[in-house]
Amino acid sequence: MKVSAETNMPRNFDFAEAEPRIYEWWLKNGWFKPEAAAADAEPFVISMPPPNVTGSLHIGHALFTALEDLMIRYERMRGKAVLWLPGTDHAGIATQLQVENMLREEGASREEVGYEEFLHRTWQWKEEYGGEIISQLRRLGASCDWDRERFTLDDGLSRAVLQAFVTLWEQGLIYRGPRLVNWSPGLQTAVSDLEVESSEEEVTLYYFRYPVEGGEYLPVATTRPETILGDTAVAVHPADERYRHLIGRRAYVPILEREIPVIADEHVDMEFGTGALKVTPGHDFDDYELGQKHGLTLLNILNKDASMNANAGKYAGLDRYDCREQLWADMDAADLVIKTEAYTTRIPRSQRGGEVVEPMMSTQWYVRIQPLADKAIAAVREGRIKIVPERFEKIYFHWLENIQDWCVSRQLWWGHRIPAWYREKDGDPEGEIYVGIEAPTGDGWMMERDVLDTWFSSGLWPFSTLGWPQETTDLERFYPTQVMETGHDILFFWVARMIMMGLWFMDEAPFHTVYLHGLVRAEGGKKFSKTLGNAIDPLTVVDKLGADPLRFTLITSGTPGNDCHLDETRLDHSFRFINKVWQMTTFINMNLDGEVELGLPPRNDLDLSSRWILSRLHRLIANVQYLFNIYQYGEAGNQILAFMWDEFAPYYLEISKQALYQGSDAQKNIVRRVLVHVQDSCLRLLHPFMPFITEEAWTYLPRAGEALIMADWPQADSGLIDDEVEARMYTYLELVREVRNTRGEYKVDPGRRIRAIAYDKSKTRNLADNVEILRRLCNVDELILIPLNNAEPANAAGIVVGEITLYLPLEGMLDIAEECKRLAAEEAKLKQQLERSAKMLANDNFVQRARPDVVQRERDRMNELEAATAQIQERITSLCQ
RNA sequence: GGGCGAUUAGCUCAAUUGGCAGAGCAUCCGGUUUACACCCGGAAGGUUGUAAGUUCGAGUCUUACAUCGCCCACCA
Repeated sequence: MKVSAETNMPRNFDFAEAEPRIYEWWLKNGWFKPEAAAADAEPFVISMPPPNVTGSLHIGHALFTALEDLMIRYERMRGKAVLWLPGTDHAGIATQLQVENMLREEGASREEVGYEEFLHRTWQWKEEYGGEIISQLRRLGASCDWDRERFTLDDGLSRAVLQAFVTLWEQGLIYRGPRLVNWSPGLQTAVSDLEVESSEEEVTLYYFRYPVEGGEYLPVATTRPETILGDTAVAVHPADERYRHLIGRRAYVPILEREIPVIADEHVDMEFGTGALKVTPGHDFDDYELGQKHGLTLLNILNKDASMNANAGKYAGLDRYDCREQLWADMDAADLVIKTEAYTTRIPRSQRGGEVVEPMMSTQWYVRIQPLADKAIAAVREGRIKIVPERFEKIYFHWLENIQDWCVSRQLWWGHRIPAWYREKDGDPEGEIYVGIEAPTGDGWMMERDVLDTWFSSGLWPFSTLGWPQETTDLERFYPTQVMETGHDILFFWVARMIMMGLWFMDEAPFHTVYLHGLVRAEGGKKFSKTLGNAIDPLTVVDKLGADPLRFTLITSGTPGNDCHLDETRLDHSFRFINKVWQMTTFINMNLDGEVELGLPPRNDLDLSSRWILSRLHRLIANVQYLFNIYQYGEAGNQILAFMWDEFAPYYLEISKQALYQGSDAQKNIVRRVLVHVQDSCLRLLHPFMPFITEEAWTYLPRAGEALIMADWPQADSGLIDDEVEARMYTYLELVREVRNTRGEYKVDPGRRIRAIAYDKSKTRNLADNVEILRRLCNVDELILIPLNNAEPANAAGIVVGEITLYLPLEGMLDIAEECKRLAAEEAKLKQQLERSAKMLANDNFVQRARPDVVQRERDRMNELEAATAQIQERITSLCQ
């Protein structure tokens, strides 16, 4: 088929103009939708990790967009029915905090505006900022099916959440009850274990004396003196000689004088602190266990805002930290204080607010998680789900095997309200509980005010977004999805939950592969943060350089699972690569001159350099395919770049000028077809990395399809891969490098054309047929082949590569002494390499045990080195002695 | 206390089943060669954290150690 390309290609790629235009064009043609593929095409589905609705795009979003869009575009080009389903997450706590902050700035508060108005304001906020992140994703080129966009709080997904909750309830997997939870006093809600982050901090360890019946004292240490007020026992080790006599006696809570027992338990570490432990079951997870074991009273001394309650006696109403100070002063006055010392321990803080959380009794809703976890463990264990990189499987197992029941209720306003109703019974206002999708009939029912943990709804994401619990055609066709691509930081929060929920409700794993990327960090491994001012804003980069360089840099900067340190100089480099791709296309485009036959010319018509570039290209395609199969996208991108920039552009494009400018029509034709084939293949390979430039450049090549986004992914043709051709070409290129070097050393004007005289010892390799390589690459205008090496010219610099010797006559410029020095250096270099090869080949173990192809390669290398050494020695003999 | 990752050129990072350690940036030298100065040609730069081991051969596999980072865990 003969095709012509667009002409008048612009000198530069105007990304600011082109990117939005191309994006709209793709969108308008429906190419982002799975329906664009053949009706019977195999589906490929990725559920986008829904960004927080209030968030603005940061570099992490850009990374997942780049990676997922790469996978999506690759599979689309492979002809699959591709669905990348986008959406946003209502992000309970995060969003509520933002809106509360906004209200605070207005001088109002959540309580003041009231429940209804607060939700109204939050929805407004969502409408205003929720769209922003979506449009920012579009700027990056995300080829999502926007018609299927979802939001975790929209009607369909809310329905899915209710259904899931009610089903779990009916299966007896949800219970409600008082438990010690991590309480966030500022947010006034329970948070799950995962939402608590602890880090080492400098605190004070307070030593004091616990009065014991009989006038004795038990020394005790604590980091939280205010919890003394909630003590319901003091514990010592049963074998502790120091305190054994006190076991069973009464102790008196300092200041409050409340009576509590002295108990014995092996849990107490005799070595630590004083060897005696105060027990506060109401505000410490360890002590809670201990309290259960010993039947201790459980006393709550805190209000929901972490001020002291009535159980704190005269301290009631004080903030927890004020109380700590006050109580300690009072104890000091009562002569109960021993000492204080600096101490480092882990302080639990809320992941969101950063405030210190308090273990506190509270009635919450829980999911009995073990049955779900068992299925999730089995799915990975049996290989139905693979995690990339594999090492995260171990982390995944460890977490699931030690999992605690999931506290799913949050005392927030923004979220899915738990579908439970209470009615008074026997004086208990919550004596009767009803759980169901619809409100119960009858009078006196009050709906639960708590909402569900955000991750409860995100756990359903892979199927709720496809219509579940309704049996939609989308659900039928697109569940399970294929790859879940997300950050390793939410492996537990999200990935594990999706796996559990998917297996539980759909009876099938939600995806077969989990690809985990690392965190993007600033130079020096520092975390990006606005306060440090070192954040790279993806939108600023897009404004300045376009989306393509950002995407290419993010993908080629890291390896799966590892954090990557983003280096801004790489962004510039990617930008320049994009220009390079454009310029290469420009060159080909301007040399087309009308119609071009698509497809490669017959192999017999191809000269060495053409065979070489095709061999290199198809080797590249095979490598890229291999790397894609093992999710090594970064390496694939780098190899494509290296091929184009270091092989195709500097060598083949240059050599092709000989045919294009001076060749016959037939020669021009052949070269054009090769150029078009190689560049076309490269643009296809690059499209998933840099969709905009490649799509635009592609229109300037002769092509069969309408759009690159829908074009076929290249297939490696092993028939074109030719080791012999590559080796020959490599020799010539080595010669080129040596000629350039020598010219440089003798300060020959780079533009000056020179003659060369060659002696080619090998009969099969014909340098003369490939003189255009030397002509174009190192300005050797005329090549004279001599039949015997002893016909060497005087006043010439000698260059030896393998079996070829090349003389550059440098009339008048040659300094014999210099030349001899140069030759001696060359000889030394060769000798060193030769010794290495000889040593290896002299080793019988190597020859016998190494892979045959490795041995053969070494033999070939040694033969070349020997030939070269012989020739250079001849040259030294004749010139220098 | 357990587990994981990292350690490679001055800096940021690669290196596909073990087979001559590579890029970008920075440095040095030379270039307005009709696609590209957003470029081209050349150079320099390394005992792959340390010490052993396995192997014909180790950046890659094993063990120990060091430094940094992360995750998990109930020492007040």
